[in-house]
Amino acid sequence: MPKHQKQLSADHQALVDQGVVNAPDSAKGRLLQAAATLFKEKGYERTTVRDLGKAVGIQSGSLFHHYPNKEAILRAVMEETIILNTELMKAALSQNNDPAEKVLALIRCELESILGDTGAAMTVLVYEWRSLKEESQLEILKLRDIYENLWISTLIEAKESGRVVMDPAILRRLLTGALSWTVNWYRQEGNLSVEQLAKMALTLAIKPN
Amino acid sequence: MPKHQKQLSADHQALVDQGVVNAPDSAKGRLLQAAATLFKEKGYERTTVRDLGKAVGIQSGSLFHHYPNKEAILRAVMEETIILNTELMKAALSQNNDPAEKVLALIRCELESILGDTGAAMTVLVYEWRSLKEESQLEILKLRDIYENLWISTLIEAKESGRVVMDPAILRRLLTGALSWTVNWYRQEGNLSVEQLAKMALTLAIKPN
DNA sequence: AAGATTACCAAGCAAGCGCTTGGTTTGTAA
DNA sequence: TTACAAACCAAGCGCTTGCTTGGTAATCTT
Repeated sequence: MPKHQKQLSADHQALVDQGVVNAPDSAKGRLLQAAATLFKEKGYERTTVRDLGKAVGIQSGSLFHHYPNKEAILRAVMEETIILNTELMKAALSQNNDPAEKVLALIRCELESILGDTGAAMTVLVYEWRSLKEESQLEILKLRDIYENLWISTLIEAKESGRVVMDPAILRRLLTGALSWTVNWYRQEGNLSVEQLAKMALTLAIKPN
Repeated sequence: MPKHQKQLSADHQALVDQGVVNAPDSAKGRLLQAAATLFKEKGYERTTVRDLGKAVGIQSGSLFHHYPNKEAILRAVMEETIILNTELMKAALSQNNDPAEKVLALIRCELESILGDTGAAMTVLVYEWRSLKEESQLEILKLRDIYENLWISTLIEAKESGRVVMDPAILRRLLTGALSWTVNWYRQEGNLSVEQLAKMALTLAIKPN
């Protein structure tokens, strides 16, 4: 048990123990983190396997011992982040009962994913979709469907309780755009906290009580 | 004056006459339209100059008679679409006086840009920013600032009239994301009109009166 | 300690990339 | 008709790309 390593959340650690995602301090985990950062900064296409190798301190050819090809690295980045964030959302939902509170929990959760440690991977998930071959897209889509169902069912609840007016499917899509776009302008070091931003986003979606 | 050509809006035609943008039926104009379509579908990096040549029916090398390099084509796509849409927004604003109506006019205008004929170019403007070299980014940024100022000043007006609660800068950013994301899900052939969608987006931003 | 497996390096190949070159065709105007 | 420039073609150059290969070092298992 290494000492100087960043503490994982309980949910994250559980996924590592189950072998569903790679530990962030493993060889593969560090590769995926580096890949996510590079893919976000320069885009998937502009990032070469030589860039990736250099980022983790190995030769470019050695990457293909871990993954069969470059696209598989992109796919792994996406898969891991969506699996992780689905778990985090489930956990956040289970801690709230009021429909409006649940919506806020989802917004907060998604913002923290986008603006926090997994932000690079989340950005890649949103912006590099086209670079996946169709087969991979279908696989990731299955995972996204699970994630989106959490959103939709929560928004339906909120609508039934009268706090939401708009059609849940359309509201979710508008929110998806509004939240994912924050990666292009929000800066942690500014004087707007993620929590404040989450509450502002909530006012877009929910009627004042 | 060719006969069988799609009629341009008066604002668009004026820009062509001034030489600010290329006529859509000129050689350069058709190249830019094809480039926008390909860049949107496959991404800038995955689109080769051979793809571009084939799309307009010339050899790839002949492209460089019109533009000095591939990046200049991307830049031209972005410049033309933002200049055009800035004009369209100005025209839309001049036809409305009520602050809430002005906000709706901007939303409608942006949605029509994103979902209509210039949609490919607008998408490229949003998603291919990283592929511009820094010098080009700064040039385009000047044009974007003009465009964004129309939005911000209109939202400030709306806030002063009491119809908007949120900080205009943040509201604009959330709206930018929500509206630009529509390109990923909205389909014209569905049973939701752009006008309906615009009104829904308006309810996100504006308090019921 | 022995053996097996995993992780890696050094070198380089085949293909595709943006772009250049030298020359030919097409359009325009006197 | 002639002159000239703009538009284009055919060919290919130099470079970078993702990936492969054959071998070596490190790590794990028993």
